[in-house]
Amino acid sequence: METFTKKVYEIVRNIPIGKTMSYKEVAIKADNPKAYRAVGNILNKNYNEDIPCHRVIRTDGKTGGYNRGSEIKKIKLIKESKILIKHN
DNA sequence: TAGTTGACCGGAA
DNA sequence: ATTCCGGCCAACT
Repeated sequence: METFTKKVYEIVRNIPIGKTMSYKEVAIKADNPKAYRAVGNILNKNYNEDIPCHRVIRTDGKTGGYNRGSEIKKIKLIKESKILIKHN
């Protein structure tokens, strides 16, 4: 709980395995529901190994960008999780 | 300091 | 269903 960016890192880092969160969801958890734009930008410029950005997907259920298009098979795992979000 | 950018979202055509 | 447009925020130049 320091800055919006800091929260985003913590939240994304706290995403459990086998689950995913949309950029907007993360923004909401960061107390800035309207900053979903910034969330994507922050993760993009500050991609840390400790942060599973691949678990963060678009609200539409798409993987988004992750590694600029290098999604890898992890989408397979996400594929299942993204359904949960829609159900949720 | 101000302007541009981007891994976005929602609504409208 | 797909495509286009406007709007919001933080970081970058």
